[in-house]
Amino acid sequence: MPTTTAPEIYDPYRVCPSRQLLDRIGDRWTVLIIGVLEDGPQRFSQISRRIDGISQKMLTQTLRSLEADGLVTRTVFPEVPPHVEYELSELGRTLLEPLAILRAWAVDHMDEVAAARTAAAA
Amino acid sequence: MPTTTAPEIYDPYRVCPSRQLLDRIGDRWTVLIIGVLEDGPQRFSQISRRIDGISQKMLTQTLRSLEADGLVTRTVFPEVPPHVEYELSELGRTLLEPLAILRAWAVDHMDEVAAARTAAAA
DNA sequence: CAGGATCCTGGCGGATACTG
DNA sequence: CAGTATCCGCCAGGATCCTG
Repeated sequence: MPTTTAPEIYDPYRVCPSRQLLDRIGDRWTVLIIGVLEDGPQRFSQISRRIDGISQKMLTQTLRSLEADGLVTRTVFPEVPPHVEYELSELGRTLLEPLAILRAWAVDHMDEVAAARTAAAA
Repeated sequence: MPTTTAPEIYDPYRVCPSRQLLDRIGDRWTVLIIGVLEDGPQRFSQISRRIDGISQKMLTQTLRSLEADGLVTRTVFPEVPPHVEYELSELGRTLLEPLAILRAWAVDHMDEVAAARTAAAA
């Protein structure tokens, strides 16, 4: 292909890293888990109990992803019965403020969204 | 039920409005579309051409949702052939900054995430 | 207690064809 | 041009059972 310089094409998978971030935080559980871990290190079962409706599978899976992304650290205490703690990494904590800002937007504007929604339904 | 005061249970569907927001922006297309509309009003086919890989179905569906949420306005010009323009509403524009902050986080930190990921893969 | 392994289903989203 | 309608594959994610 010659340099047709097609200017502003946004491929969702090649577009900026933000797509990957949105994939991360867009799923149902990531942000909830980060929210729980904001209170400090937590054990698997603690997190599980504090997030209503999450399955072990999803908790495990999401924690593994968060760990792989370097956002959460996993510490195993060599005890029996097993004792594992999850904690926000330094990198993970840098994400707290952007999320707080997003949450603030939601709190500030979701009533307008709700109003628009019911108006649209009419 | 007596007041057992179960303290910190996060139900993803009843938890703060942020869950709804995350559902919105978590899908594949919403943020891309908002990004395109950031440049001003656009026609259906313009948006379509600027977002690689989106189907008419998803473009229509996402635009309808954005419209129902009051984030985007839809203007039909009574012409033939049809001419429809989509534009960010005032409410929609208030979302730009939070998204920009998120994008900034991604740009600043996604290389660390990528590094953590490849390290985890090893 | 922390999770691995399996099975199974809903619905997200793509492809295609048709219309005002 | 800007959609609607329909069919369908795929896999995220829940339920369940099992183990170190």
